[in-house]
Amino acid sequence: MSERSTTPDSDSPATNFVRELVEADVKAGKARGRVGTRFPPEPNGYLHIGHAKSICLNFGLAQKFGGTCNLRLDDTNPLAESEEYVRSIIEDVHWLGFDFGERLYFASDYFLQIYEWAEQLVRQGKAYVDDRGLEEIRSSRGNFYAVGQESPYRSRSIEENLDLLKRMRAGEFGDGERVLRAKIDMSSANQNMRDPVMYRIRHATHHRTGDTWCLYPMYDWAHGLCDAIENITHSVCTLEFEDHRPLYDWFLLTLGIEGDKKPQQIEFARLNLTYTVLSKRRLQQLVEEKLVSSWDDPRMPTLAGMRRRGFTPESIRKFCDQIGVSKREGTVEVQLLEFIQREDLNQRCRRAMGVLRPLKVTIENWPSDRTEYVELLNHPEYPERGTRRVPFSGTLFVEQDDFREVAPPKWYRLTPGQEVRLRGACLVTCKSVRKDADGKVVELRCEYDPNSWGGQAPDGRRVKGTLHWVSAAHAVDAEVRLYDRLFSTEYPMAGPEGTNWRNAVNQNSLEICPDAKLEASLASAPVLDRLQLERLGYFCVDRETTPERVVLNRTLELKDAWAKLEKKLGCP
RNA sequence: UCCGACGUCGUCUAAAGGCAGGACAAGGGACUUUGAAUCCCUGAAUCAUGGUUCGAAUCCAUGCGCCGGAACCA
Repeated sequence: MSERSTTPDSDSPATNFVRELVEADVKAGKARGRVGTRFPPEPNGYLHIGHAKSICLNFGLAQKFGGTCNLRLDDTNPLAESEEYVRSIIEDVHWLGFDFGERLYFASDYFLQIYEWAEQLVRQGKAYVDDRGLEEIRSSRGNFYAVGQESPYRSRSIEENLDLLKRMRAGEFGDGERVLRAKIDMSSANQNMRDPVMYRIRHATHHRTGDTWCLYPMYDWAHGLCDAIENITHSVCTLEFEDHRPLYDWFLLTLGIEGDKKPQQIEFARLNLTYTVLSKRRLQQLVEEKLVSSWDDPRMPTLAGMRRRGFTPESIRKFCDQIGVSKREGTVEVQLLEFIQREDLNQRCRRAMGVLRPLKVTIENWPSDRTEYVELLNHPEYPERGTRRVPFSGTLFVEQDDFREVAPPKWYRLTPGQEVRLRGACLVTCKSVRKDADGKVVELRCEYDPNSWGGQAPDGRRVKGTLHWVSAAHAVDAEVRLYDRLFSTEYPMAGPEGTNWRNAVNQNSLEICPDAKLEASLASAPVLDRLQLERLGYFCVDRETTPERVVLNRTLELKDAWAKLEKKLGCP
């Protein structure tokens, strides 16, 4: 009978309480079974992974029940909002993979209708103009423990209220001189019901309506009305609006919008992620205070940042499916996000070789003018994705990290006298080391086994280490940017009293390798192209790439069993 | 001191009165021309107390804990 999915062992997402509520409404025939949702961001910042959760929920609901999901820009506060943000929001929703077709709306499109409803409320004796200033109104609202006091203007006549409201709209009053308030209950335990402000006066230019209005509706006043105008059936929002639901309902019901016409507000727990902050305000501070380079800095949890970092929209959606939707506030470990990205990138990305911090290797018994080509699989699990020819010569670069003059236990890589495999090419042994005046190793002198071409030991001897390499003469110069978590603590906002969250910013979240060397096939990789550099991680071509120099962002490292082992051996 | 929510492995999430399951993380092993991937294994939870019931994570009561709420922000 029930269609609840139980324990999905596939990637089919489990159901959630919102979906179940909607499903019950559909079955009960509410709104004749139609489902309408919306994603309503305020254009005052870039969208982040937390918004992705909401986008997936809302668009997912529409998809699941054959309904529609609108993108609505909630632009009721001209002081905070801008067109740049509108542009980025539209781009990011599209990139995430959701199509809202023609259903792109703006709260500001409804300003006239909302105003007319305000007049209706005044005529019903349910709203009044308060002449007092912000401080007076605030202090008369009471607090958690004390009820509020009624405004002396609360009992004005309907005629006077109507006149005043019209004059407010006409611009007769200055900012903050008067507000329109709903007449509800100053003694309500829910402070949202203590005659909330509906309209404030702001002589400000709106990015869409210009100077048409000097009256701007508050969120509580506008939101439910916008939902009603758009025939939203289920208005999904985050938990902090739970206390606002009685007000949401009051406005609608008082205006006579009820039954199937009245949208239902449902609240769910917003996303929190470890090692991350997810609040537009904090993200904006990171940008403004130059703690990151921009809203799309690859360390940012914004969709723009994650896109530039190399994350795929598919795997962000998958992440949103996997974390579920509930009313329990919690914090998802960022490792889950990383796991899902790696899982996706592993399947998707072609392999290539590149060296981040080059160390010169000379193969002494290799003829100096000889170049061979090795044919390497583009993807080890999918031979059908083809191969590429990679040039090999007697002067190579390997990773500085792959050489230790004194080898620790279990070291399978280069160290004097130890044989290693150069991926796809041959077995080599380090014979000697050259150092500069400071004692820094600047070159490895090696010999290769001519019978090992291809990388196979001729006598079946075990060679455990396999290293990536790039032929010096054929290498492409690149700058590679290595990113780490933006914050060095799991809960950046949870420091002891008085701690500044900015102190939790990871000072080493960006490391630049300016002299990286890539295999020749990467010379003309397009911006946003993703690939795996074997043994190093997943990378994405940055938009700052020029014809002279490739710039790569490291999306994520590969899992590193050696780093783990070394750590374990190093600190017992 | 008020109002509204929420308490299930370390984390997220299932179980709608009937076997507490999955994923990530952690630990161990196999395999390996990426110390990757893949495969196998292990440990790990119902906030507490009382009640209802043949049977409670689930219903009831009380307590405790945690989150949100006192913008002319959203």
